[in-house]
Amino acid sequence: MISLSEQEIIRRNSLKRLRELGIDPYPAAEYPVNVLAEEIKNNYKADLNNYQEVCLAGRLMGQRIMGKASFAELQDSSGRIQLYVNRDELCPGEDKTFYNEVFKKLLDIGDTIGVKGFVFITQMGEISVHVRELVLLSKSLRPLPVVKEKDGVTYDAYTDMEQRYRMRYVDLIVNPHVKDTFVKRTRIINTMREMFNENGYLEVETPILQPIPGGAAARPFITHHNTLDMPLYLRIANELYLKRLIVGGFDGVYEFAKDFRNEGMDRTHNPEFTVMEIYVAYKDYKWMMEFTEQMVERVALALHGKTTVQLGDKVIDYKAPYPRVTMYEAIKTHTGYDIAGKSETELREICDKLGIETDPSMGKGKLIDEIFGEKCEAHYVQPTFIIDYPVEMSPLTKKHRDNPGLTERFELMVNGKELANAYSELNDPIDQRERFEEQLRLSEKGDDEAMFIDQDFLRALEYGMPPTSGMGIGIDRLTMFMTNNLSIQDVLFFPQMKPEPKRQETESSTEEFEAAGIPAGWAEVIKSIGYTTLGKLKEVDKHTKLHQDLCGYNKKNKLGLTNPLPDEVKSWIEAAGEDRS
RNA sequence: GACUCAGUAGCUCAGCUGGUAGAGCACAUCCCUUUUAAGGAUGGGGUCCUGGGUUCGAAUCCCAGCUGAGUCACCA
Repeated sequence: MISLSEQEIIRRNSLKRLRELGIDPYPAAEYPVNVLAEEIKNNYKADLNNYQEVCLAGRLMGQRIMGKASFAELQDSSGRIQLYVNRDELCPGEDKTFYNEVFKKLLDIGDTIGVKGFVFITQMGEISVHVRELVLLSKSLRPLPVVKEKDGVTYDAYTDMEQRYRMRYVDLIVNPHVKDTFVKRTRIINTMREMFNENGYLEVETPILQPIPGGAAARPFITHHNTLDMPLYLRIANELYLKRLIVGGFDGVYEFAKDFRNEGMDRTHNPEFTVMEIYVAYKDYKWMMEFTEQMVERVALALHGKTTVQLGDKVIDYKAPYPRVTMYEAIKTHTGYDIAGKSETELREICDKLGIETDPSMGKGKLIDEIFGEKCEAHYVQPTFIIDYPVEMSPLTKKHRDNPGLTERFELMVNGKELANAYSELNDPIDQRERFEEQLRLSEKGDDEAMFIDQDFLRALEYGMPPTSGMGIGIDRLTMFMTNNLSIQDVLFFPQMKPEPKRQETESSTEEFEAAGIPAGWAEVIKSIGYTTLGKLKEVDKHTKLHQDLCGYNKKNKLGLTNPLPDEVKSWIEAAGEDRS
């Protein structure tokens, strides 16, 4: 048995009592809800006398019991509304049990109830539901954290991050702003989907289990397919599959995809995360920049009705268009070095001068990436496109039309972080093969993140892929930016956590104690005072102390058991030590 | 992976230089009987994260571990 807190025991007793009264605490029938709390509060007008036949359901979140009349708080999916409950209306006859016992005593905060009645305004001026009929729809057996709030000040807020993430359902019940974040997250996705569909692009699904984890540079999760007896990887990206579909003749395809990367976890990284990738044929990265800024602006408008969004202590303005800054310009602006045409050795020297650590496995691309990451990234708080990345760090990107050392790539930077990443896609199969081989060389040099070679993808390119631009955007990060959350865990319902430590170690059952000759009643007592297993019991040195503890517990808790003799206790300890297996 | 901080009642937290474990809310009983986080009174509730150590005595001091948060590193 798991030991229950006092409040849990009281609730279980209430449950039992409800059943005795003939009330099903978990009824099956549909409950005919016809309105939400928020709707009433927004639209009720006393002079219109509307909402006179309402039926709503939700969680009981507070009771102010005053005697023959009470007030309560009902919380449904839209918010809270006050209930007015009157004894003689709930119980019109002589029998006042339903009000006096069921409503006042057997209902608890957290129970799901349904009410029918009419809307009115109390003397205190609050829109409330005058309850004519009340039913229990689901009994709650655990006490909720009670959060109170007045004039925007929250009291006793439920703030323990570990518990909030582990028990998101509780978090969602008591912290309304959490729910709001997730509603906004879905609205972001819907807004994007709407825009893509308006453009005639096709939403598709591609494999999550991949034989070769391609399309990005990251350590994958690996699993095993039993029937095929082969390893499979959870995708780190879906890029190569979406491009195959462009080869297949679709003009535009997109996917909201869960990707998986077996790397560190922190405030901005979760092992599984959501990315939207879109590929459009006959477009280039310049077109994609316009498309992206319009999309982001549209998302901001859909969420906030304006383009400015608070983020920490900053205000980000998502109004399009965004500045285009080449990577070389960015580095020149923020370090003073012009790195155009510099060799690997020269770049390494520049890194040294800038105080950036390097190691021999780093190629040109990685070195430039380091300089940008260390010295430039953080400066781009307002949305900015960083464009024209060096070819070494962009193995899937078409070479720049004017400068073969660069690629046609952009990243959208917001608040000093990468939000989106896009290219004119590399569709020259021979160039692509060479780039993969270069990655392979990097990997042999020690870069464990260089890309794998996907032969089938190369074959697809050899059939010919139209010129295409593709873009990927981190949905979690976008949601963080758009909802003013600084941690990815706040925009994921169920962020990855370490397993919860086992709270209850294995206990010997009462039967096992009985087998050792200990009466069941005393076995419970012995377990209650900490000797939860026979193994622990046999370690007891002084049987006289145990004897006293047992008798003391019996007395204190008024169990009414007949106290054992000290020698009996001694024999129990000895019996516990015998091996009966 | 390194460092810093934290873990005490269902929730939020106090607990000093080591000496009987505290408050508010929640819960229970009673009183009141149209209230707005909190009407009044009384009461119950604890593996002080775990395991060692020091000590006559540890929530408190020391060591190790677990979990979480933060900073950095690694990494998109």
